Amino acid sequence: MHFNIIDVAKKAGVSIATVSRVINGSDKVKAETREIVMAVVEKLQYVPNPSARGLIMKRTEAIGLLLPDLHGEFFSEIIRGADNAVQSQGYHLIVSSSHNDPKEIEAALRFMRGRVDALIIMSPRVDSEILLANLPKSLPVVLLNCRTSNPHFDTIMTDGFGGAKEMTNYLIDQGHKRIAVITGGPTNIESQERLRGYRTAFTERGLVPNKSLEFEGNFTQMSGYESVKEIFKRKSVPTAIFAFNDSMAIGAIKAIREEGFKIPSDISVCGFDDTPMAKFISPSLTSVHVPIPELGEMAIKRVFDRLQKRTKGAAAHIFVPTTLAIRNSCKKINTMSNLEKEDKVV
Amino acid sequence: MHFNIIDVAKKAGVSIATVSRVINGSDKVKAETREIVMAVVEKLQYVPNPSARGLIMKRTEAIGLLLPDLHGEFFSEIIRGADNAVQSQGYHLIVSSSHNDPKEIEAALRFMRGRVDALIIMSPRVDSEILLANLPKSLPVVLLNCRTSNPHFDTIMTDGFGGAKEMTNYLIDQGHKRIAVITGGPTNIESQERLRGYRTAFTERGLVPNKSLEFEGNFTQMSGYESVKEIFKRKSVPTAIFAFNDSMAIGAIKAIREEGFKIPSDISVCGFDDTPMAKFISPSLTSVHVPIPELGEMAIKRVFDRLQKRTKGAAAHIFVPTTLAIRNSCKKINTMSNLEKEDKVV
DNA sequence: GAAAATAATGTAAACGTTTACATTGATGTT
DNA sequence: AACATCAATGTAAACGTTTACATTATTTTC
Repeated sequence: MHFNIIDVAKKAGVSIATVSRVINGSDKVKAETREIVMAVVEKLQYVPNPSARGLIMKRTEAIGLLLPDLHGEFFSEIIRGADNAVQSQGYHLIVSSSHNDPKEIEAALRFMRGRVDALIIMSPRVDSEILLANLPKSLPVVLLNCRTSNPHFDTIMTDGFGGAKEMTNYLIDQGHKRIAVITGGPTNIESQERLRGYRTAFTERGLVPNKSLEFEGNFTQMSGYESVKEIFKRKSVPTAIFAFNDSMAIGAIKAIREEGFKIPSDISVCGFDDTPMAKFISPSLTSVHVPIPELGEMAIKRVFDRLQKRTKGAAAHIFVPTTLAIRNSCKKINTMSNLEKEDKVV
Repeated sequence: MHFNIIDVAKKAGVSIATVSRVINGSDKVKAETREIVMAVVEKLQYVPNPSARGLIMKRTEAIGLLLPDLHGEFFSEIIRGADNAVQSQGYHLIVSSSHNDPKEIEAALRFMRGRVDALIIMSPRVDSEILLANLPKSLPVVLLNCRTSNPHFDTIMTDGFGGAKEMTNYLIDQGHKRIAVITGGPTNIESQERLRGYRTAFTERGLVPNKSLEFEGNFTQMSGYESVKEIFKRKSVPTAIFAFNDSMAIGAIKAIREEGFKIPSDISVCGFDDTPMAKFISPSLTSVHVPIPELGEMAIKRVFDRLQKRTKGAAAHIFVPTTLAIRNSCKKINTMSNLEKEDKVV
C-alpha cells in the first residue's frame, strides 16, 4: 500500500503544504513541526510520487543514454562512467540501445521525451539530422561521437582521426609498410575518421595508401576474425594489422594464430579504444587509448552544466584527444624482411 | 515548445476526451474524426506527457534493473538481454549500479519507486532481506542471483554449484589433483556457490579439498592476475587454476605467462561465465557456460508475466543450468607428471 | 499594550492526462 | 409520431504533487 502526502498531512496534523515543505527541505518550517512530519514520513515509508512531482515540476531526475549497441566492453564502460557521474548528483540513467535502427532511435526518443531532463545520444551510424526535428529545444542534449553538421547541439568527439594517424605513423616508424586495417564499416562515422587518419598518415609521408588492404568489419570479434581469414586469402600478407577496435583485434589475433603465424614476430596487430581487456590478453595489445568512462562522465557533466544553467549559449564541441598505448603486439621490423618481399608500392 | 492534449483538442475542434481516445486507440471514434485528430497530432509532434499519464494510470512503461556493478562483459550482456526483451514490449530500462553498497541500493530503490512498473535486482553481495521492507508488495520483483531466504520474491539463480562441480570433475578427470581456485570473495553468494561446488566435487570422489589452494579474488582481471602472483609464491604450484569468472581467468593467464609457464602444457586454466571473449582469447578458454543475455531476458519475461497477470500466486524459483564449454586452455595430464611431484595429498 | 513586522502555516490552483458518466444526434421499432 | 437504442462525443473528477497567495500566530517596537 502506498501512502500519499495527504495521509502524511493528516497523520501529522498539518496541511499538505507543510509536508511538502518539509520534504523539500526548502522553506522555513518550525523545527518541532519538521520533526513531527519527518517521524510520520519515516513511519509510513512515504516516498513522493515521481509522476506527480514530474508533472508539476517538469523535472524527472533522470538522464537518457541512447547507445547504438550494447555489445562489448566499450559501451559497458560508457555506461559505467555515465552512471557514476549521474549518481553523484542523485540522478539516474535510462539506458536504451537503438541497434543503429532509425525506427528504434525514434521510438527511444519518443519514450525519453518528458521522462528525462537531458539526453546523451551516441549514434555513429545513422545520420543524426532526423533526430533534431523531434527534440525540443529546451532539452539539453549531448551528442557523443555522432556525425552532425548541426551546431546547435553540444558534441563530444574522440579524435579518431588523430589516434589512427598516430598509430599508423607508429607502425610505419616500426618499419611496416603493408599495414592492413579492419574498419567498422562505411556508414560508421568513427570508422570513417579512423580510416581517414590511417590514410593521411601514409600520404603525409609520401606513401600511397593501398585500398586493397582495407577490410570491412563491424566492430565485433567475429568480424575481426573473419577479416583476417579474408586477408590470408590474398597473395601477399601484410606485416601489420590495425583493427579499428580492440574486439576486432582480439578476433584477428585468433585467426592469425590459426593460420600459423606468431604475434608479433610474424605479424604485428594493434587495436583501438584500449578497453580494459587490452592489457591482459597476450601479447598485451598495443592500442589507441580512449578514455572511455571519462567520455560518459564528460557528457553527463556537460548536461548538468546546462541543466543548472552554469553553461549558456552556444553549443560546445569538445574534442577528446587519444594517446598511444604501446604494448607487446607490435614489433619493429627491418624493411624488406620476412613476409614482405617483392612489394615496392604499399 | 511542447504542446499538450488541449492544444491538440482545440486545433482539431474536438474535446480532449476524443483526443485521448484517439491516442489510446481504444474506444470507438468515428474514422473521420480520428483522421483529423491524428493529423493534428502529427503536425504538432504531440507526445503525451508521461508524468501525467503515469499519475493517473499508475504505469510508467519502464523496468528497473539494479546491478551490483558495471565492470566487464558479464553485466553488459545482462543489460543487453534485458534491453532486448524490454524493447520488444515497448518498455524501457532504467539501469542503476549499487557498487554493492547498501546505501546506494536503498537510494536506487527509492528512486525506482513509482518510476518503474517492475524491478530486476541483482545483488549477490549484500543480504537482500533489508530491501524487502521498502518494496511495495504490488511491485513485481525478480531477484537475479541473489541470496535470499524470502520466498515471496521470484528468483532466478544460475547453478553455480553444479557448474563448478562439473568443471572440477572435468579437471579431475583430466588427471588434475592440485586445482587452485580464485574466488569472488567470501561475501559473494555466487562465489560461495561455486566454491561449494568445487569442494563437493573433491569430497564426492574421496579427495580432500585443500584450503590452501583457495585464493580470494574479486571478479576483476587484476585480481586474477594478483592471485596467480600469490600462487607462485607458494612452494608447490597447482596443475590447474579454476578462476570463478572469465575476467579473472584472463588476468591469471597473463600472470602465469609472466612467470614463464605455458598454458595449457604447464598449467591448465579455466573460467566461469563463458563471456563472448572466452572463445577468442588464446588459448581459447575452457569455461562454465552461463546463458548470460538469456538471464536478463528471463527476468524480464517473468516480470511481464506478473505485470500482465498471466502469472499469479506464489513466487517461482527458477534454476538455470550451466554447461561445460570445453576449449583449449586445459590439458589432460598423467598423474605424477611435471609440476606435481612429491604431493601425495592434494 | 497596541501596532507593525515577521514567522509559520493553510488554501487552492495548477500541472496534463484518463475515464465514468452525461449529453447529443442518428437510426430503428412500434 | 413517439420512443427506445446505440454510436459518437463532451464534461468534469481524479491522480499526487508544488507553490503563490492568504491567513493566522508570534515577536518586535514604540
